[in-house]
Amino acid sequence: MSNSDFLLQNLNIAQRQAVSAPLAHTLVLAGAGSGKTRVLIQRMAWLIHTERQSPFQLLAVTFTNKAAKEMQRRLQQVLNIKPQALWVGTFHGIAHRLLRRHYAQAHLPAGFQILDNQEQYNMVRRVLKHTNLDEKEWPPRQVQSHINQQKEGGFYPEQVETGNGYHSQTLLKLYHHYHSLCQQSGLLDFADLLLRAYLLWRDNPELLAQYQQRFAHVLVDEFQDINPMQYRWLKLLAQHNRVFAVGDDDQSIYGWRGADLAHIHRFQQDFQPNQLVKLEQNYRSTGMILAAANGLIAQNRQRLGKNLWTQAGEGAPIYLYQAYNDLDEAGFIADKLQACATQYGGYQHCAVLYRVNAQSRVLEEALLKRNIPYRIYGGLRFYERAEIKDALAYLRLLAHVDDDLAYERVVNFPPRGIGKTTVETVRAHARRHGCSLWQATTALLGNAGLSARAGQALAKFQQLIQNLKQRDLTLDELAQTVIEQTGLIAYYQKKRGEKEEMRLENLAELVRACHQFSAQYEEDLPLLSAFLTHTVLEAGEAGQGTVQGVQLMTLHIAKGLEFPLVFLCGLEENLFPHQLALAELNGLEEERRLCYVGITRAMRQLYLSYAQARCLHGMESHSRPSRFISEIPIGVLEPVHLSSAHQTVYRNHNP
DNA sequence: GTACGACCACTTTTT
DNA sequence: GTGGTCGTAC
Repeated sequence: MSNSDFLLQNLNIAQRQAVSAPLAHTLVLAGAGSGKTRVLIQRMAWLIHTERQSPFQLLAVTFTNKAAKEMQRRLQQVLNIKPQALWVGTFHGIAHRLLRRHYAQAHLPAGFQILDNQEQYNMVRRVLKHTNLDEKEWPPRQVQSHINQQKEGGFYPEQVETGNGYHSQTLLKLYHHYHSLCQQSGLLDFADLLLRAYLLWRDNPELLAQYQQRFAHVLVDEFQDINPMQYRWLKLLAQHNRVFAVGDDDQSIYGWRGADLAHIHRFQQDFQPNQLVKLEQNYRSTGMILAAANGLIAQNRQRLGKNLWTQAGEGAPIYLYQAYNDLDEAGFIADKLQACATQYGGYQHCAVLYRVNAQSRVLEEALLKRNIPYRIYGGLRFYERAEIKDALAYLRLLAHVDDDLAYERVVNFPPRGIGKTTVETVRAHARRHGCSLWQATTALLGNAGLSARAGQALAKFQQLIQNLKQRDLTLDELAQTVIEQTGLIAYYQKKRGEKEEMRLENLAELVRACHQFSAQYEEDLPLLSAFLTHTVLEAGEAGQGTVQGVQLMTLHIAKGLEFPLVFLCGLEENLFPHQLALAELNGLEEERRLCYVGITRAMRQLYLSYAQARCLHGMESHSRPSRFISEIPIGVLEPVHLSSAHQTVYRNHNP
């Protein structure tokens, strides 16, 4: 058997066509459960083994770290190459790698750090305070998303074309201010990573040529999620090389954060792909489930057109439960789970999916009452916890003292007698002289512009940071020293509550994480800087790791996963489709795709449910069944009728 | 510096 | 119903 045959074995015709496509731009439309990742991996193997391309010539881009890791794992399995040898990563991860390598050409300080969402938000609020604007009138979230939109469109403040209106002028002023603060502190937000990496190439043609030559093949996963800047970056890189793009227009559910379906269409125009391959054979779900999914998604107008089919049987119908209220719905789901989870391989193979996180509470209570183990996804992740952020802020200050955000966070935490007035004096000085808070501190301490007590406290803080900076320690020793010397540990020990115990435990975990990180670290970037980047760019999953139970999550989180038994609940107008989404352009179609994603998660059995009444925002509200229910073909859905005795139980529960 | 009560707003979330 | 922010009182 030749090399090529081996690689095409066990693939269907469409999959083979994709894997063995000629060396040219290729677009693969891969339906849910159609073996998308497999095709990507096999394609890379094909390029290396059959087309004799060097692994170094491949660049594989994903959107999430999870997808990138999975790809690396499977590549290692199939190709038996060290994962480090391959450029596989997220758009942001790769952009970051480029910027670190060529920081000077990108006009960045060597030790630049990255802001996560939360910190970007804090930065925006700081800017609003500086400019004396009211948060009510200028909601930080909106300002933040405006800034991100500008960056995604490729505009730094200097390039923004603004109207004469007060509103747009103010937004521009805020953006300017935000941008200069970030520059001063050596901070990049997520959108910056992409924009800077793009500008780096655009403005340095020799460098671009080098990378264009190197990456003869670029493979992109989840192409439907690409945002404008990512697309431009890709287009710049791929002028002469080949792009193998894989995606599913029907699973585009991130429009609200800049992803634009139009890029799939633009790809067809700009790149003129040699082949358009559709993977429509589904290996995951029953015929009934696919019929529901196909019927629903057929209602969308903006489609490239795809129809999933399966060789598996029809399977059971999809059951629809009309609940009296949200408690009834949760009770029904919990009862069903208790009765038949074993049939589907146990609780951990069952999932309950919902539109908004708020729906999880009632479900959680119902499961708790029956002692059914469960795991809720979403919520605070490890590196986002307050105590971890505090410790990291100290570390960031050690890496780069001019980091104003880090300074503000810890200057008086734990409390050390540096009050609002003192900090305000420092801020005012910094603003006046256009310097960082740290520099302002040094200046103020030199010229005695502070009260004796304030000066002492501030000097002590400066001493603390300087002492820590001078230590020559390993990363985990440094972390340990920081949480001890800064008083973080003492602060929580003093309180002695259950929460504080947890926080102390988390801080200890941080030290362990530092240890682990240094052990596997191989690159040339300074260790501390690399670790700090890691905490932002590859922040791990939310805790509660070991629980093996029913999986509760939003539809967005469920994308890419599959479960034998799925409950999709809260199918009510204004909840799903969500009221706020309906107000947006193309909002309904995106909601419908979200529903499509939900349905196609189910392998063997799917339950849909809705409640006639539910508590939302603390108020009981009545609602009509979602339009999506009526868009599912007749003959696929079967209503669930419970004995009246059973229903009474829930009715009496919530008068 | 902290503790408590009033007030408000409120999709989705990865990088 | 919850969680975050702000002002006030100790």
